[in-house]
Amino acid sequence: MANVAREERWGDRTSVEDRRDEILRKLGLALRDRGFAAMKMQDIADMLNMTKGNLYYYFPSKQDLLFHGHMKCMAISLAALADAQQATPPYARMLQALLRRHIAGVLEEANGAVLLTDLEDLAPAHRQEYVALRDRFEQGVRAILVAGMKAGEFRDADPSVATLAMLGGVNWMPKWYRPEGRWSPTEAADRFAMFFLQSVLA
Amino acid sequence: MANVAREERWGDRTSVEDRRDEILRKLGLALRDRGFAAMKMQDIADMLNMTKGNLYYYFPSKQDLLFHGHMKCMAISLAALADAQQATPPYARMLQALLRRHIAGVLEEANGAVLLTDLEDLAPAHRQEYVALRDRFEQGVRAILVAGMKAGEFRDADPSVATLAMLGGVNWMPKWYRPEGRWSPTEAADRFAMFFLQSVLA
DNA sequence: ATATAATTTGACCCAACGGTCAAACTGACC
DNA sequence: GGTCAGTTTGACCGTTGGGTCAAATTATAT
Repeated sequence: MANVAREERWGDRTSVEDRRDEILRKLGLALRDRGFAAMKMQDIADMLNMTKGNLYYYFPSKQDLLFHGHMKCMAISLAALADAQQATPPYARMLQALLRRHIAGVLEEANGAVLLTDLEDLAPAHRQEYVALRDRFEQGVRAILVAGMKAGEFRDADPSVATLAMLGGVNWMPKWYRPEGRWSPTEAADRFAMFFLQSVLA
Repeated sequence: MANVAREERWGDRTSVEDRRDEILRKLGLALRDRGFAAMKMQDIADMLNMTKGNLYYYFPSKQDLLFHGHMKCMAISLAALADAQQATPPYARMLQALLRRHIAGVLEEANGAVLLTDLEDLAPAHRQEYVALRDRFEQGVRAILVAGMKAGEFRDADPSVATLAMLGGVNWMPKWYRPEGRWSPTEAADRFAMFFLQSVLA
């Protein structure tokens, strides 16, 4: 009985890193439904069939847990940005690909739900580090928009407004998105990336 | 000294209702920077130069406070929707006017910040009531979009996607908007309403 | 087998926070 | 100046939940 439960909750993963990832995934899952502050360490532990004390073996604090959740999600978006920046025009294709991966990253594995969390819940140092990355991502998107406008691919609009509007719409998605709903993560990513793209097309 | 402080914090308002509104406004202001769960009743009281006990004289609980904040914000948006529904085409004008007032409502007086709050923080009955209104608003926006598409004013797009994308972008605004920034609330409302409108124009 | 390291447990601590309340204060009206 | 309703105070309570830790258990290496 003990080994059955163990098998079920562990699968065949072994390394500490993998375990951390699994915890982060469950955190995202939980964050879909409840705010971070409302989320108790005990809840997260329960969800993973582990004890609270054991959870603290993997993450030193609740804030740290949140921070790593943020970073995991951000890494996906930044990787997508890096790829987009290496691609060649048309900018429409670049933007669409970037948005698709960004949205999918936000929705997939539920990690994106941490976006909704107030940055104030992070330790100052962590917040600073995260915000820096977030700004870099936004800058990257804005740069593509500007380039696309100059190239005449995109309609003229205030790049700040366009960036904030689009990325805001994406950031809000975890709030209403349910994986069991009508769209799979990639399907939703496709549809919304397309919509956002067309919303700036000339 | 006592009367000076009193004068400063009261101004010339007298009725309980006014005091409640003021509390709600400050709550919104505070919610701009911190999550609701992270927001302590003591903080809100401090911000209003009142004691925690006194705060409970006006609102029976923290949840109730949040609920009324939500409702106040929603009332503005619903009023804008009602007006829009009574207006006559072109739909572009209807949508733009609706979005302008909706956005302004969300940004003005800071009440919109409650949008970021997880609905889970509301008592179930309150949540139900709020969600019903929220759905009505979304339906209204979608209906205008659909009508505008049929009339050929708006480009063809999935109305659900368009609605979620636009309103999501609006809902996210309180997260980054700062009244001391480059846009006044109405200015931001103008710019973003225009952007969203053009993003669906045929 | 056995020693050693990695992991897990659950009882425990304690500060923080939502909420209560009796008593005090204020001002208006007679 | 008395009285009464409306308002404010601040001390107080109970629970909740983040975090700790020594001891127990389980893997790994020899």
